[in-house]
Amino acid sequence: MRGAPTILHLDMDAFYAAVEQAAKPSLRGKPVVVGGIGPRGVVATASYEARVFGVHSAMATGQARRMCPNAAYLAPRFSLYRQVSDAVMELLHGLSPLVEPLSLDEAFVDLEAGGTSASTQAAREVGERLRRDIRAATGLTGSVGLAGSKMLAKIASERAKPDGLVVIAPGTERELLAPLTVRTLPGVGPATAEHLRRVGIHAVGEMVEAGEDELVRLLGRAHGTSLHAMAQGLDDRPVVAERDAKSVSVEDTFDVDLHDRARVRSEVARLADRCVGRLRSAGRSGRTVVLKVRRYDFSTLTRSETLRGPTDDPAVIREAAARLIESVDTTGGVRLLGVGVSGLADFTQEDLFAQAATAEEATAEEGAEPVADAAAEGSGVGPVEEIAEEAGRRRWAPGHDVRHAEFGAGWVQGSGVGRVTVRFEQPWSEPGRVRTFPVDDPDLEPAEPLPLVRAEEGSGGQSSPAMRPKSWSSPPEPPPPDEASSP
DNA sequence: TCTGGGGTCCTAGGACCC
DNA sequence: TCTGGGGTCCTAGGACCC
Repeated sequence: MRGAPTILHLDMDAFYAAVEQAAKPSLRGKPVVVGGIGPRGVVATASYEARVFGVHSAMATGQARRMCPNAAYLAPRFSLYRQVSDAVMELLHGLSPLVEPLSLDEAFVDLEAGGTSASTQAAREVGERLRRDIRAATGLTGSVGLAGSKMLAKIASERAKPDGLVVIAPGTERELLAPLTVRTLPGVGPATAEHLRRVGIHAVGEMVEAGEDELVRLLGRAHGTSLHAMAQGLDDRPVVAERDAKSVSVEDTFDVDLHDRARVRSEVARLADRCVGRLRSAGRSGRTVVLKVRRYDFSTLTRSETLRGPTDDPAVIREAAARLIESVDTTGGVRLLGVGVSGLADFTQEDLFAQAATAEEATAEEGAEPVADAAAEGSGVGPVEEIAEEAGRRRWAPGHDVRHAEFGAGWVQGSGVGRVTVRFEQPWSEPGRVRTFPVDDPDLEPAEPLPLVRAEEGSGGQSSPAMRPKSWSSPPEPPPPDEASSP
């Protein structure tokens, strides 16, 4: 705990939906829902206008549609959100070297480590300036919490929402927490809350009264002790920058349950390749392969296998996943399949072999070659082809940007029965008009997202450089070769 | 039209070792 | 002729978070 509120928590307001509204003038002030738009999708973010109808994140999209049929339902565009997020994170790094991102739209900042003086006044000024800078650079609003610990900074930003700033003065934590529901504390989810409810504990203050021993008995050692401390406002967790990922995984929920065993096997192979693609692009390798299966009845199980050493070889990981699926009964149908890798390292077993072989080569010439061949075999092209194919299927996903030879930049409002409906507008334009085209109209093609804040012409406009990545700084005509354009 | 996708951390049992 | 005690690794599952 600190004597001054120098831990800052930033939480962008309805982030994905707000980015879409910034990009699409016709959606401003209207209900917008971003999330899975398929039959089994869930809501990732609802704009405040949609929340009025009871729509919230993690709700089934189907249910959201019933509650709010007039909202715009958009598939998420993570690469765009990441670009906006990068611009925001850059502003945070301007405040302190100690920035801990929690997701694309949330982060802790240790202001003390950045040299802000340890006073409420100084912290408040930094927070308000940050909010202005975020708005100038991105056009979006974020809420800021300031307190002497992570937990309270986060509670403060929650209370500040939307578009506000709240300071919790050190010393007031206990009284502030006591009347709040136990769900306020980080780490108390539905299951823990139910455990506590059954013994008559509803408020944070009642957790303190129950005592540490009782909480440990109820919730286990680690959880019990940490929650007993949190309930009193005691939280010494430091802000930690840059943590290396400990696992990488990919999963797919199918629109319709899979029954065909051969199809299950081929999907597992696809997922293994996609997982390796992610692993490799992170420059990592892993030792434990994990297969996840969710059955028709939503029961979920995992099977794992630990290899002798870390690998990023698609064939090795595909084969491990294939062995694992053979031990799972899938009669009745499969709703979801996933493949993950943990036990990550920055090198592979093959590297070690190669290293050993090279060392050996230096003294004797035999031995190195077969190992080198085996390593080269791993560099298959499978994942790349699949990514391109996937992009092709989603060419006219709702919400995605397009360009028409005659009408210019717009976005897909909807598609179906051989037609695609496009609204022609840009982030800085008036709300635009809608036109409909055949899905195979040669004049229409997918396009890169436009910047939310227009770079000013001439006089060296001052929008953040992070908001103008290479693909935006000049007219985006030639798409980068690795992006999907028409086949 | 019930329930995504990507993570983290903890627990508990069995194997194995000293 | 009734049992030890840890420590570590692996596996499986569960809770939680955004």
